[in-house]
Amino acid sequence: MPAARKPSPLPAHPASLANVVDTVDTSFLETLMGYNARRASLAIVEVFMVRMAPYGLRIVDFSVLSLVGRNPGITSRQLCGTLGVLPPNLVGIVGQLEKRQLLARQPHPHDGRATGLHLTPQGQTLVAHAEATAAELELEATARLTAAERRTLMRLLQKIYRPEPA
Amino acid sequence: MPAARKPSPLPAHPASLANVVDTVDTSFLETLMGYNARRASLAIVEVFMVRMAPYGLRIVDFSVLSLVGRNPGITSRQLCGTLGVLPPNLVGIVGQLEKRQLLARQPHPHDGRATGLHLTPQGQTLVAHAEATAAELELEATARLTAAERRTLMRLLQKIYRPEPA
DNA sequence: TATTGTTATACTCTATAACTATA
DNA sequence: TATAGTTATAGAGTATAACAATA
Repeated sequence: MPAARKPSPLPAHPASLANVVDTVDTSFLETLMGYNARRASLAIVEVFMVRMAPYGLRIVDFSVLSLVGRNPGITSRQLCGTLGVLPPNLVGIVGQLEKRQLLARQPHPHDGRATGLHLTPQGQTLVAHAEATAAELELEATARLTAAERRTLMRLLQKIYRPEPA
Repeated sequence: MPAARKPSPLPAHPASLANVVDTVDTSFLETLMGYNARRASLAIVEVFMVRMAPYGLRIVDFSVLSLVGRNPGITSRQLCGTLGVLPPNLVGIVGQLEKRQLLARQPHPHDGRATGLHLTPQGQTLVAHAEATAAELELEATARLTAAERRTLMRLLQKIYRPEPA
């Protein structure tokens, strides 16, 4: 059966009657973009968590390491702004990764308040493998999509969350 | 600038150098479907929460009321299965909605262990307004999409999270 | 005066164990 | 024995307030 476009009509049964539900009708919720986006997001996130577990990385850990790898010297504030994590909550995340010797802090060249973050050699190795796994996992989690559909989906999703392009 | 398809190459700078990041490069994360789906989902959810606040409904409350409205007599277990909420966590949700007299419990006709849930007249009125608001909000949150793009996006998202159709 | 990084803490959400009543 | 609903509780994630050091 293809995706229902229209929700079922509201049931005519009075609320006082004792009804039994055979199969749950979710057709209305399925007309909502938020419902579909959330369900799809959770489905991918689930696969992501499983595949990152062997590296001992949660999604936020992966995101931090990947961003530090591609932005050597990035500050905690910049990470917070990019990932939507509040500063007090990033402290522990960075602290753990530092304790695992995956990243290191270095004094910021121009700003004595800030600290620049860099990957250690171990961090570089780990993030390279983790990013390769993430790229593989992409295809796995969207296995029912063609390459063209994948590109289309990516573009439409970005149209939702990205600010109006200049 | 259009959506970047390819991530930037890894920086050549050694990790021991003190670098400064001007603008954060997120191009790799943006190649990941999970990242895009999560960002888009959060963007919509944010609007959803704001627009549901006047009704005193969180997203899960809205989902429960909408499902009960379209599935009179639905049980807690069925709600849990549909929404991915664990039974102990649904107790408080249903309890609050019952206390607000938006829904009522009735004995299940065939199963003495179960309880059928029904909307009260107040619940029916509230959910009708909330669903109308949700439908409006859909267009608001996806304002940069055409109607055709919205249908395409919906279909592709469902292709990700829905089990293989029979 | 504003900002970076931090501590302490509170609140919400999610998860687990165990109980009761019924099937 | 298994299931529906419930209680109590633990854990993760997310939020606010306040502080020291630096701009």
